[in-house]
Amino acid sequence: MGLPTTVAPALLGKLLIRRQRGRELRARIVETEAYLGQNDAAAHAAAGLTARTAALFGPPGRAYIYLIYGMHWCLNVSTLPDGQAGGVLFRAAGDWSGPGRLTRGLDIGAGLNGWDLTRPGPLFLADDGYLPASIAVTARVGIRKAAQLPYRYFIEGEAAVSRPRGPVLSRFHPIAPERRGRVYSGIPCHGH
DNA sequence: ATTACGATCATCT
DNA sequence: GATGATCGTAATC
Repeated sequence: MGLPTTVAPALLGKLLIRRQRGRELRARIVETEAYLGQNDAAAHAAAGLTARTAALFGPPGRAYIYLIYGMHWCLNVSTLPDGQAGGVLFRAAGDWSGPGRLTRGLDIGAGLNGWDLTRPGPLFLADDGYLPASIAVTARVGIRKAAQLPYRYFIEGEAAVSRPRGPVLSRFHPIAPERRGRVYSGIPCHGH
């Protein structure tokens, strides 16, 4: 668990695994966005606790899934302790560019809202040790409020990163866990 | 290359 | 009744 702005880049390179009757799909996360609670007008949680956003205010590591524009499901994971709102939007993974195509490809809908993504099940996160070479930071896309905040992260060179990409505001190179010391900033992922 | 628009509906005011 | 954390297509530069 941790701040959305810390967890969002930490999730890049991790796997989203979807298990359903007899098949397993896995997609490497290549693009994420951070959404805070208060002080972030673009966040659904900014308006306070409602029935829709309850998962964002719940325990960390839970799926927050909502319908946008009447046709696309968007997948997020809550990252802050119970009672505090904050999440990370999965914008692209595997070959699926864009949050709507991602959920369509993995057959994710409202039925998985609130699901614990940190333990193996129908939908969960996993870490196979992959380390992105270079992560770029840009402004978030598709929003009107607080659109200038540098809360979008993607793995450079990945074709599935959604458009428009916008100017890269900064970039960094992740450090391997064994060289990072004891500080771990991501939410728990199932190891391999 | 960039900009505009319509589809479609759960949620909230 | 208005509003989207989108996407594909079409029009225009």
